[in-house]
Amino acid sequence: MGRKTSVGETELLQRLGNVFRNVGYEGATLSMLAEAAGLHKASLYHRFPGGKEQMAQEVLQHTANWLEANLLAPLRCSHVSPQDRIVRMACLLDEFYSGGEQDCLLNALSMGKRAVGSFGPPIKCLIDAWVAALSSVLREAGIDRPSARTRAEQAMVGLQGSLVVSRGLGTTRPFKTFLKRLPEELLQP
Amino acid sequence: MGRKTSVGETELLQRLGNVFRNVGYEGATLSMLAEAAGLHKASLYHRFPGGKEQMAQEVLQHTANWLEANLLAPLRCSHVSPQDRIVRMACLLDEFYSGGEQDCLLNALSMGKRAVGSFGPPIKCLIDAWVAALSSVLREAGIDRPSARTRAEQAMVGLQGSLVVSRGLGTTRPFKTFLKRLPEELLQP
DNA sequence: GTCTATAGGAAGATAGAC
DNA sequence: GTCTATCTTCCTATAGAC
Repeated sequence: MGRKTSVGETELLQRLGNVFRNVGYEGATLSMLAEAAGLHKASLYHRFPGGKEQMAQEVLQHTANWLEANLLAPLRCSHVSPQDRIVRMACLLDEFYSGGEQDCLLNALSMGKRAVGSFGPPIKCLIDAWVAALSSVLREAGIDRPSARTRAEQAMVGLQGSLVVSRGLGTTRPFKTFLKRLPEELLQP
Repeated sequence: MGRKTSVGETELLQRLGNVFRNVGYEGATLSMLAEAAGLHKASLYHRFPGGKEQMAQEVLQHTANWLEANLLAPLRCSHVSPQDRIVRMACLLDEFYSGGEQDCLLNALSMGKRAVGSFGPPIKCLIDAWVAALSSVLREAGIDRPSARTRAEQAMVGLQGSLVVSRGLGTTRPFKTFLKRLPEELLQP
């Protein structure tokens, strides 16, 4: 079957990312990745000479870029109230994780043999950036520095945990509950 | 190299479980499992004719049994105050997850192709049992039924999330923070 | 840049001696 | 019950035509 319709860089990385998110790094085979990309294996190697590891690295980088542009930058938008920015973030998270049905790439890629060496640094970098941006908003809202940092980290904990429990229970309710409570948990006096 | 020293049932399942916890189901190879078990591959197949999937299933069942006996049963021990039982649970969790350095089997096995069909039901069962037991203690402490259930579920969220974030950041601090705050979060008025 | 075809190796699983 | 040796299948990766 021909798959001549070449696909854009962004779309390609998103499709590969979905595979890694759903089955993890080791669980993702080149056949699955090629299928998802709408390309054949050899074509993937043309774009990613480094093979599966390079694919995961670029997916991770692309996700970090998306996060910075679509989540973190709006979080710093100072002409909107901190409250509104946080509510806005919750909406974007809901969309990004498909209402809790999609797993998190960070969780998926932080397990396995190459997790620590290859994916560890970019993953840590991404979490740190997120926590820093969120913490900054909370300080704008009048929360002291240590509390802001702790709460931002707890938001990451709630996000990751609610996704894990949602998958484990087979319902998105934990994720939905987390999102609903997020603003008040962060901004409580 | 000879590995004649046969190992007990419990010890064997614990060793296999550690492999699955650290690298997930797809990431765990029979070579790794055999190495961890102190046996050769063919010997593992003698004990587990169903192969890797049966190993994971039995590890899951064994973990559920351990959880029931060592965490859930003490949680129901009515001659100890609810507060003390929850503090006790936090101590046991700290030990079970090696202070946050060990990942959770549930998270590890709930990702991948066979996750939903094979491991999904026992995983859901295990989480449900945990939430039910914890919820029950909270009701004893005077918390109404809906709140008790929600808080118990949030404890699971915090547990899973703090383990994910701890691994992602390369520090056990999120897990430690979670354990420290667990009792007051659960028992707040 | 994408394809067909295939090399090379590792993974899961089995046979049969001891 | 454990071992050595082997089978088959699948996966990663490459070669080369178009």
